[in-house]
Amino acid sequence: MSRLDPSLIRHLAIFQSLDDDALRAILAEASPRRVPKGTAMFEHGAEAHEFFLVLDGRLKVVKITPDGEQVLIRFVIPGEVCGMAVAIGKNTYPATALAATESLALAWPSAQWPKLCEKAPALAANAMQAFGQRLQEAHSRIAELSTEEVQRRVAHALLRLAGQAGTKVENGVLIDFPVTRQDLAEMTGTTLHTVSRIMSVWEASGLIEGGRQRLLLCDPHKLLVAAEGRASGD
Amino acid sequence: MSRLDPSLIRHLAIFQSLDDDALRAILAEASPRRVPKGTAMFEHGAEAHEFFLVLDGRLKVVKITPDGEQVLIRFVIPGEVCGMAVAIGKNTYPATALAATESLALAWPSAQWPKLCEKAPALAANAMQAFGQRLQEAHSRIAELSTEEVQRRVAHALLRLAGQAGTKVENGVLIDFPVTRQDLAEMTGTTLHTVSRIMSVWEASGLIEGGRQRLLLCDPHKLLVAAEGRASGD
DNA sequence: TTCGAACCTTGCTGCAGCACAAAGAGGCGT
DNA sequence: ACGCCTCTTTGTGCTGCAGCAAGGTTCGAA
Repeated sequence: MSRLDPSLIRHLAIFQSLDDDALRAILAEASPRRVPKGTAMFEHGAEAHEFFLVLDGRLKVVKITPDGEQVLIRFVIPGEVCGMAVAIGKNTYPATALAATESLALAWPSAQWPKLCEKAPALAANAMQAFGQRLQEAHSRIAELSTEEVQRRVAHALLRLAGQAGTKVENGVLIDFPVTRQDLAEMTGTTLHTVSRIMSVWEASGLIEGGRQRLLLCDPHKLLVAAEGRASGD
Repeated sequence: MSRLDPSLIRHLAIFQSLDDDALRAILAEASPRRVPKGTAMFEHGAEAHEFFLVLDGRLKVVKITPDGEQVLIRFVIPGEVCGMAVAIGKNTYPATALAATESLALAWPSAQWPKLCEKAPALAANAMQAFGQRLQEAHSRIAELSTEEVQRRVAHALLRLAGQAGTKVENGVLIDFPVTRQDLAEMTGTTLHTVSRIMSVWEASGLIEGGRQRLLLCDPHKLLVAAEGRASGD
């Protein structure tokens, strides 16, 4: 059995205030998991036998509506947990997690969650904070979907992505994993066509760059302003 | 100082698995709070000195967008906690809570939260479940806002309200606190006008009843079906 | 190198739902 | 009991966005 080192996870938000003993105990129950690009780590409705911590890569969490439409809930970045159905008292996963790029994660049996929390109460508190943040974010999205126009929503989605998962490079912020127009459409409640149109305009005005599977926001602030003050560059 | 009795709160979800000693300790720190109709229990952005448990009445949680529009996040019903900024690591309230009807609540100093959790670990677990549920619900709303038409969203909002806060009466489910068209509009991301129009049609078809400040869903199932299969009765 | 599969772009058309406007109805305070 | 005020109803044009359709581009596999 592979020994994993506490230093691997000590700095992560969810494990703040835990001592090395606790970390070791936690790691002892974990099994590493490789998720090839495009495959699911867990699926909507399946029994939630495990919960996960992403170490590397990007996961796309999608929910499928009763009429078959997909909605992109969020991207999971390294250091975040997901699939925590057990923590919220469910025994099936409420959504599907797909690897946007090849990803690496740790998996724990769901049954371990209460035990780990008992051993390390700070874990519960940290998890609650994480949930709280997600809840805030969800509420923000609800507010956006309710009141804002499409292009502003797309701008916000891009900025949020950049903030969470972007890398700062010399000429802007880079999102260097595959985010398709379809993904953006699913995040903002619109269609791929409309997203494409909007982004073409922005690309023409030099606000963003690169089309294919990576994306460069040249000037995040300007992007937001452009979105506020209507479509094109005026 | 008023002695509050554990039986008052023992049955509530958030206090499940707590013994009477714990409940008494918790109650010892609580102060009752009356909130007259229309006034705020706490406000967006204010310092979160307290968190609350609603005992009676209904609270409306609203978020105000940067451009001044209101979005109705949820109604709080008796037995639910709110204003738990402290639990998610914030020191200001992320939204405003208004009394939809005269309400009664218990208030605790925010600083008590970690202490109470320490004394009664189940409290943390229960709170997390509550957060999880809200998160699920928020995601459902995001999915609805993203993919469904207005009337279906309104129907869903009504059904959700009925499920959470309705009373079953002989001829349907009654929502007996003031829910204005404006509220529904703010819940579904549309305008008061559109809601009014939609509900007029439903009222004409006998699916709902009562306009003013209470609402009777005559046949919840039919309502949903009607919303699925397009506007009018066909 | 060629083929195929995703993925992206873009013009056109129609319609759902928003803005604006103005009047009607029930509740509450005095 | 009266009148004010808030909530609601309903009509009419306009517009942002989705749906459709057709063509282009990039990447990966054979």
